[in-house]
Amino acid sequence: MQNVFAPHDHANCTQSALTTVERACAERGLRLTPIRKRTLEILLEGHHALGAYDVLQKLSDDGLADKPPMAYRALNFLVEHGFAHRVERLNAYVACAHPDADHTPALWICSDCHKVAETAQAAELGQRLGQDDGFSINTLTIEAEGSCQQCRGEGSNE
Amino acid sequence: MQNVFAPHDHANCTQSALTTVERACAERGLRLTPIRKRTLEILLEGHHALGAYDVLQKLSDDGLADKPPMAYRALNFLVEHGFAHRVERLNAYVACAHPDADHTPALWICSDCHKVAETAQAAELGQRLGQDDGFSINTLTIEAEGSCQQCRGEGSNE
DNA sequence: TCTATAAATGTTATGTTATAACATATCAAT
DNA sequence: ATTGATATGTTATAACATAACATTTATAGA
Repeated sequence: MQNVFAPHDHANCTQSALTTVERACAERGLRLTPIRKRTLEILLEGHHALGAYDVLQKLSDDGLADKPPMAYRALNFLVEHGFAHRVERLNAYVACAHPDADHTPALWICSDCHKVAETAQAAELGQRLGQDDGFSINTLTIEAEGSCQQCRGEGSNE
Repeated sequence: MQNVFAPHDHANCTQSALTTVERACAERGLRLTPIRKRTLEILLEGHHALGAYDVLQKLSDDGLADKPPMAYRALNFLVEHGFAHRVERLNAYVACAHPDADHTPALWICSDCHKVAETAQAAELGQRLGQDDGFSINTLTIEAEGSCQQCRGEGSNE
């Protein structure tokens, strides 16, 4: 787990994710248009999951988009290419913590600080679970809600 | 996996689930009211996930309920007590395949026949995933979307 | 049996999340 | 420049979910 719950240099964390995504887009011929890039930046502002309408509000503040489909398209683009994840339990979206790797993430939702972390080792595990029964997995969702170490240790963590 | 994808005696499957739930309610002092019981029966009709409004339509056909909160309350009751599961990826609900055991299910959603199966061995696995990082799990969601053996073998499976 | 109180249901209204469908604009390759 | 693909702009509505409050029903204790 890149421990997003713990204190860290978030400016660096944001910048490196952004750079990685920019490079990935260049390599794969994807267009990181202003709406898409800003949407990613918005998600990167914190390690919190944001609803599509939260994102839309911010895009609207910036004069970039003001109707639901615009936000959903940008979010879907990011999710499709692994630059963000959809949190099914929250109907919300979170920036990917390591957008360079092809991965099936497990998401860790702290119900105290509301940050969302991710781990990457989930895929093989799903395969193991399903293979006995001949189920062929296309996509796997693993999401845990609970409390992070920081929130249990301290009073809270934001 | 109680393999709900494979052909099976569904009348028996339904009846035994219903009986188990009735007994569990009696034991735990829960009231399986007409709306709740009918909601469970509706979910048990097939191994498909139904949206709250699908359930509501059927309850309405039976003259039992005709407004969204009624369906949601019945579904929430069933989910709370482990008699049904919410499928987060589908915003839908499925009857529990073995409502007697306390379990964290993994759900298997076949995108061909749309049936949803479940396995029960998911909890420990989540604990293992999280423990390295000190994350304390309250609830765990594991859902796989893919294709079941039956659908891959035959043309389709319903 | 009455009654209080808790649980469940009934009802209105609205909030929240998401997409279909179609028009227009921009990009990128020839 | 033309064209075809991609992205954005726009309207309208579909789909999912709950807050808040009124009424009814069940149940346990006096």
